[in-house]
Amino acid sequence: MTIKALNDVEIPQVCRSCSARHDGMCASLTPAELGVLATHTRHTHHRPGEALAIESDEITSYANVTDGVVKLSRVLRDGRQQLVGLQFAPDLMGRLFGTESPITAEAASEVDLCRVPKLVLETLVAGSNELKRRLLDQSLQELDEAREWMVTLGRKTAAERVASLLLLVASRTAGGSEASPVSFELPLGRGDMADFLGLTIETVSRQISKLRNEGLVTIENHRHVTVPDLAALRRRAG
Amino acid sequence: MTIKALNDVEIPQVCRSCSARHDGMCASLTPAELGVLATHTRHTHHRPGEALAIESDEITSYANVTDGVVKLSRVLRDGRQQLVGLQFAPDLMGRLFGTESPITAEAASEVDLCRVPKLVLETLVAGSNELKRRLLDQSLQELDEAREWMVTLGRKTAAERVASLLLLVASRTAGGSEASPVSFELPLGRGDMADFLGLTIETVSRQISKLRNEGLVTIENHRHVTVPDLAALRRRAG
DNA sequence: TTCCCGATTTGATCCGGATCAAGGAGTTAA
DNA sequence: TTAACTCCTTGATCCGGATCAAATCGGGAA
Repeated sequence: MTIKALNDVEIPQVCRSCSARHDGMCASLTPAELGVLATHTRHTHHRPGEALAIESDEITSYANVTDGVVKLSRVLRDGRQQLVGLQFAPDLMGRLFGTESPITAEAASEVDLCRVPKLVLETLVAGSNELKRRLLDQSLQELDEAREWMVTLGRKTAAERVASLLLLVASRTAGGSEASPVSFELPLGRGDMADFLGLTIETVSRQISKLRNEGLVTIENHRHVTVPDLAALRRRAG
Repeated sequence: MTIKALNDVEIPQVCRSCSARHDGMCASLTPAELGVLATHTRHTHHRPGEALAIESDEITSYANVTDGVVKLSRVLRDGRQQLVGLQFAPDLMGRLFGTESPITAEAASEVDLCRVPKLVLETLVAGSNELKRRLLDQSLQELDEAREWMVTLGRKTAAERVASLLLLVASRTAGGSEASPVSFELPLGRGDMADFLGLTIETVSRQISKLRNEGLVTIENHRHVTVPDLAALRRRAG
């Protein structure tokens, strides 16, 4: 038996190649805790556009995003919609200790979730200082990102907003690497981009064309983006 | 010795009438913990406009807002500014466990703070489950508010934004009461309102005049606001 | 392959809020 | 008292992004 095998001996099979296990919430758990957790989880797959949680619905479970991208949104009574965040693997979805979801969550791409019943996770959180600390860190991180985005929505021009979104997706999907060129797949269509940026579809499309003409990005099939110079795009993002 | 005296026997004098003690962070502490904390705190007063923390400065302490209102903001390189939040008593200011402040904090009104050295609070947090839980709750609350405001910035008209801000201030300063009429003092001038709403001073001023003409609010001395019908204002806020 | 249909791009025009400009109204200092 | 200042309001004009309206692209089904 190798040392690796010894270390892994109690790690549940389904967790071994999971991103949450390595970089997410589950990295804060002992093998024993992970074993308990794994007996309660349920893995689900979702198609783009599928609703995962509806605003003001009762919360009955949390879920780790193990693959794909989830859109978080709110709508006004008359239908105007605003995306308020994106969640990538291995983020934890769900308002901790909340009783009803303050927002709607929807699959942006093909999404895999690892769902945990509400009470199971809350019990685990109560018993683990390290987990509590990690979840506090994640929520503070999300708060920083939300405030950053408030600047984008309140004070940036249309072109700067689009550039900001491309940078956001690049940083979350093209592995934190800062080296140019990067290339990645957009998880959002033009309509969702517009709803995230507080713009219309037409304006998003025009500004993407403009960034393309300025040589800041190359785009194939509307979704595949290449950024030759990240620093230049960052300057363009305000 | 009365029962009240018995209960209060270990409560530090300065904490007895403090809002943080009753509704804020300190309500989660035992008298003993509070006693330790109080030996490390320093009370400071600040004039409107005074900087309390600067973006990317090192964090050396946290502070409970014990009176007044604090503006949180970010600025772009070219000077465009966006307020990203307001803190009222008894909120705790400061990015927990962060090493540098992600935002700038500035006194909006006359402000009283109760400052705690970074390490003292972090030690206390590490040792208190209840405190950790309360701070997690506060940060989740702030996250919800930030996302709510993203909707305001991304999708509402100028008049709706102004109405939203009046409602926000009303709910935080006129004591959670839902009964109309309410009346309160605006802690922000027109310029700060504009920076919070992603508008210009002139537009804020015009929209306030419009709301006044519609009979939704009455305003004296530019700062003192009376809302005869909260529900009507809420409808106007989108 | 061809047809179909939703997504995207592009063009023309419109309008809400920005910008530029002027005029109160309250406050502090001399 | 006036002068100088800051803050707010109101008016006139401009412009960035919304809206309305066609093309055009791309992917899936037969």
